[in-house]
Amino acid sequence: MVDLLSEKELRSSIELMYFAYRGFTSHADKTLEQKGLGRLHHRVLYFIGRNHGLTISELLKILAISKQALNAPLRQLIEMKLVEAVADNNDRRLKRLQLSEEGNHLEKILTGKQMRQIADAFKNVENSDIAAWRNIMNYLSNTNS
Amino acid sequence: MVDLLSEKELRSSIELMYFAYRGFTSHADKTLEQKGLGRLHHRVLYFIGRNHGLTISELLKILAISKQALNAPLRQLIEMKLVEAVADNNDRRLKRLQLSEEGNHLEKILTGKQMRQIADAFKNVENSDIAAWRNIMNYLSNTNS
DNA sequence: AATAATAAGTCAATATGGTTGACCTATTAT
DNA sequence: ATAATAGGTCAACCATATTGACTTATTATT
Repeated sequence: MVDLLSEKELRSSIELMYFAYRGFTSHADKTLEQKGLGRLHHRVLYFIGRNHGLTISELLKILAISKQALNAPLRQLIEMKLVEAVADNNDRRLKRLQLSEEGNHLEKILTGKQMRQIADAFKNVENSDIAAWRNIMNYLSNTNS
Repeated sequence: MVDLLSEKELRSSIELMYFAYRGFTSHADKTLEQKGLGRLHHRVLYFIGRNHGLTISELLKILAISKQALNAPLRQLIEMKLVEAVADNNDRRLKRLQLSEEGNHLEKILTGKQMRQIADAFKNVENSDIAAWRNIMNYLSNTNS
């Protein structure tokens, strides 16, 4: 029986993280490049799409970047009419962010590539394996500390 | 039964990739920062450690960056006596890279943190789940196209 | 009504991690 | 002698991030 916690096995797992992430982002990166956009634009589109009406500071918390780092890309997305910012009705200091129809369309293209990659990987394995993958990834997500 | 290939499930998997990778790199980043080094230094140390005696161009191929991007960090590591470059005996144009004792030590500290993260995640699941995780990650690694 | 707090926007300076292009040396192969 | 290969380096550029300092608009507090 193979020791799955040996240094060799753990090192190969580290490499899998590195190469899988690289493979995972490379497709969308190409589409973004054609539009003159970067990965951060994608993440912004993604999280706004996922959570319509979220505020700037909520978005900052999710992305874990400074507001200065967000400022330029977000402004650009708004200028390109991919994202709309609407003042909250109750508290007009808050800006509620949402995707325009066009923004929604682009986000679907970008995320669609990644969804297809994941779906392809999932197609080849059992449902229980998918649950196992998710379980481990979830564990790794919570080691930000 | 849950449809594991639904848009919602695939989107949550995309987020797992993003957050897991972030959690995975954050620990080592802190140690690197204290030494005035970056993630690329770590990757260089890692791949030299993994493959003692590999050449510059082999390293470039693995990292998939330009030689100009590698130049400064590698020179720095050599100046810090963490990495040694020795001309190949048969073809003295080739430089064989290897870690010094000190470089090996630092690499073990950096990678050790990531190994512990992975080991912790693996400890909580069955061996078959680890194999499943590895299988899926391996599939995602090969979608660089 | 005055003041403090909050949400957001923006300028500047700086750092890291990349890119491409151009050109160099040393060594080996033809 | 010449061409090819491996590597090194300068310069200009770009993306993505940081911290600090400051502004405006709006809401909450006293």
